[in-house]
Amino acid sequence: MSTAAKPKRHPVVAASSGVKAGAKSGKAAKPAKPGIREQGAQATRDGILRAATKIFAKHGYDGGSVGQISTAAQSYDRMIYYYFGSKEGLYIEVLEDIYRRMNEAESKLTLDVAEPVEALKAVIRFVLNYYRKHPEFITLLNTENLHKGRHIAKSLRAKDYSSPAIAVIGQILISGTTQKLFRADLQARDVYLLIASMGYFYLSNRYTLSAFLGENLETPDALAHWEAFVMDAVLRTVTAQ
Amino acid sequence: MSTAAKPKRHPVVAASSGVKAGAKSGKAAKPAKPGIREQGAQATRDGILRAATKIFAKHGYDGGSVGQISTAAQSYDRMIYYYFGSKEGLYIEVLEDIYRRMNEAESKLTLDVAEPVEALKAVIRFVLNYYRKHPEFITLLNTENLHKGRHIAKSLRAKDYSSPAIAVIGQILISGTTQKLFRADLQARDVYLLIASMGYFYLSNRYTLSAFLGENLETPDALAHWEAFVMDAVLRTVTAQ
Amino acid sequence: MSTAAKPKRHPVVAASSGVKAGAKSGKAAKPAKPGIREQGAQATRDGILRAATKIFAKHGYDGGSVGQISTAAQSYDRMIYYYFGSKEGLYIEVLEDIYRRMNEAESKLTLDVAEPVEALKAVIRFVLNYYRKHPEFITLLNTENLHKGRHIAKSLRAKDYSSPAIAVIGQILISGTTQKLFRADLQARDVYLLIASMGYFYLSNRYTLSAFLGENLETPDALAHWEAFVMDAVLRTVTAQ
Amino acid sequence: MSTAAKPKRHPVVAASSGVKAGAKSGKAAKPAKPGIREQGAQATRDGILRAATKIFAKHGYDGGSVGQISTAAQSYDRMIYYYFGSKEGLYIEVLEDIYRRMNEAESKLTLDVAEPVEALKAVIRFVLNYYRKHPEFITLLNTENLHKGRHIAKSLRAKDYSSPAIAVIGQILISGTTQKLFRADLQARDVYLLIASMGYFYLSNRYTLSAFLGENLETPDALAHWEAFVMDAVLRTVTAQ
DNA sequence: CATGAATGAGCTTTCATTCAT
DNA sequence: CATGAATGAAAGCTCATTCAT
Repeated sequence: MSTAAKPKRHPVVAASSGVKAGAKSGKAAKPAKPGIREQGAQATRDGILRAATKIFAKHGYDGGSVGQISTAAQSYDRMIYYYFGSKEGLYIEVLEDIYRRMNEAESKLTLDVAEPVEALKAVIRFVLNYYRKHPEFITLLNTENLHKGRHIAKSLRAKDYSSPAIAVIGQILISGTTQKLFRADLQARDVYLLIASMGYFYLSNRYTLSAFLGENLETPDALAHWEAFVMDAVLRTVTAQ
Repeated sequence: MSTAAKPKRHPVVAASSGVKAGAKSGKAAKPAKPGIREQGAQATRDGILRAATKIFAKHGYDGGSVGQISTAAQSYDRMIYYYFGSKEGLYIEVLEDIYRRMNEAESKLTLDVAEPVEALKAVIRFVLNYYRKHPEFITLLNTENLHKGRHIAKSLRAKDYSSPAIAVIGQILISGTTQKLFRADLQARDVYLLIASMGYFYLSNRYTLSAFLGENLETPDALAHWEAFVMDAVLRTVTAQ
Repeated sequence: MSTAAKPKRHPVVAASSGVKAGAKSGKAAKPAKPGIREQGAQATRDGILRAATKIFAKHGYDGGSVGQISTAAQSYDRMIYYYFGSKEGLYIEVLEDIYRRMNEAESKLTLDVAEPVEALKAVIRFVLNYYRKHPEFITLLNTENLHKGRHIAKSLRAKDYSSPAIAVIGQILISGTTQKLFRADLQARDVYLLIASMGYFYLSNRYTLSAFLGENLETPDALAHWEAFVMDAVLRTVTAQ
Repeated sequence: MSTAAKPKRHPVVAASSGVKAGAKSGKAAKPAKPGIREQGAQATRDGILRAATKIFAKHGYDGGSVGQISTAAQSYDRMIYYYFGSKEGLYIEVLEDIYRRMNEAESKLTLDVAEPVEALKAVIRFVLNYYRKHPEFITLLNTENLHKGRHIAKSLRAKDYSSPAIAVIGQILISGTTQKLFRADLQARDVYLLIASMGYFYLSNRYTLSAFLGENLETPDALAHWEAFVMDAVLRTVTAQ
């Protein structure tokens, strides 16, 4: 960011500063003053939350500043304290939000449990796709784990988000076992973690892995190959015999 | 905690660093003036690098400050710039250092390729164990991925660290295939990523997972269960039929 | 000493600055907390600008620190960034300010063009006097020239200050020429530069000249002698024959 | 300079730092180690003095750092203290040096006093030319005047430099007066100051003047025009009648 | 509700200088 | 003679946060 991220300037008093106020900043200057937008409170709050998700996902908790967020939200630092109490409070809400959104997405996942293999593949596809489409989910979770889950522990709402995905996998496993397709000695949780591991790690660590392996992991081919391998590994793990 | 649990560190650069390690326990506010020239340059440099590894692993790149590091190293901010040029330069050396150390550890792994199943199990045990014993490895890599590998890309030396583990897995796969135990259509890289995924994700995300799943993933039982599951999944994936 | 001799400053931007000026005498280490909101924003801004003019004039751009300025203004470093964006932004406004003030002073100069010799003498007296009364004007301009006009080039407002003095000299020259007193082949710009040269150089370099010539150039006698010589030289230059 | 002016790095200890030592510095790295140059002491001293002249002239006393100078001199900070005692001591020697060099140049000026008009023109040409060829003379003198001659006052040698130019002008004036060409009531000092004023001011303030007047003062035409005007003004000032 | 102003601690980095060989 | 290492103060600037309307 260097000097580009100038703090908001309030040239109200200035009078003499005129055109070249910042002397070297050429920032946005808030096209639409937030106070003028009639939507009011909820819109401001949502805008801040959205901006915060983006900034925290990009720079981490310490790397993202209140000023950056309020600028990105075209609002004011003060509003963050008004609505969220503190930087930490805002961050906690961001975490709750991404959990809630993932839960919602998982809830919408409908599949035919009677076809356990296809259903499992669908789950795998969903998980990998969700991580790919929501990189902020990954970086925010990494950031939270860097802090040893300190913030999520402070959230009262977080406990409400019991993964629907695990329940779904549980149903699939039962169906598969009943049909003698799957092993009977498996926990849905473990299968879920296997899928999540392979999806998450590959994407989360793609930058260091790319440097380490000397190949680009984000090409369509590479992604397709990995998805196939995940399906292969998961199915071989759950299949009977 | 990260590195706090096991301060045993490999004195990679110079044997002299052992001396400073002993003098370092009890991290008050610079009790003994470092100017007394305990060990000279190498000790100072090593001490800073060690402290930086700890601080960056604990607080991330942005969360860890130069002041924290120099204090932990019982040295001065100025020395960081003297030896490493900048905070970023120091961070890059920290990254190089953990890569080099992992490479070294992998190099020391000796196993009997003639027994591919046992050898693979040994690799899995090694990887999981390494991640468990070196939590700083995980958090530093996560931090670096948050920054999209920007720093490791600046390192010229990082390219030298091609994982010996992948080569070892390749030998194991060949041996297993020859013995008709393993499938022939597997890439060592994928098997390595499968193992790394399961080991890394479980530990890296243990705090959010614990909140999410409502159970402690770090108990000896939980860890043993997971290790068994990893072995099961990997072996089922590689085994023929 | 520069500005120390005559703290009388024009409260250009707002009349309110007079208040702060009184409160400013006795520059201890922030005796009265500025947070008590003496006068609000304009006073804070003005105070900083005034302090900056003083400090930059005394120590140059590099020699003057943000901390010195904020202390002298009985404010905080942070406020400088709040109102001026950066040290450089503040410096640019200081430059604009001294230019504007000189322009204003020149504008107020009223003289009888019908008496060109007397009018020219009045201009000379004014210029020499202005430099003598505003040593900060000289040191700030020298500092800016040391930086090759880098800062004034960034100011959009600086272009507005076209010297009224040159226009006045132009009128005097026309009047004098019409009366056959002055030569016809002169440019107002050159005459202006001649006057400015002699006034500026003598004062700007008075310290090294004093050491060099071995005499004090600032005694009333010396100053009077020099003013007479300037008048003599200018008039002999412009006079016909 | 920003981050480009990296402090000297001593990767002696490093061992691990290898190629990308500075991580983002691409500096010169001292082609020829100064210690290896057999010239030894005097050469080192001279190199530092020359580099210091350049750096102080460019950035002023506060703006120029010991590190910049030692780097430019391809030497070490420590050497500055070895040879000059302190930054200030070095600066004083720089001042003495430029005075001495100007004195030397003036001494070499030979002219035919019997032709006072031509001789005076030659002096003017010399002075203007000297300022134009030695911009460091101007900025260093300005810097010293900003500091109120504090440093030159500490110099014991500065007193030795009595301007030969003034003596020469004195002779010219006598010659001219004897020939009834020049006025008899003039001091050589004043004529010298007139010439110096016009030469010095024009060049010293060329950046702010250019912005102020809206024209480039450094074109050959502009310089020639000014030189002609200076000659005109000086000659009209000294000429009898 | 919104916002301008203020606050002090902290950040990374550079400074001139000295120590000890 | 030369130089690597150390040193602490201070630099410019940003931080999260609170005050007062």
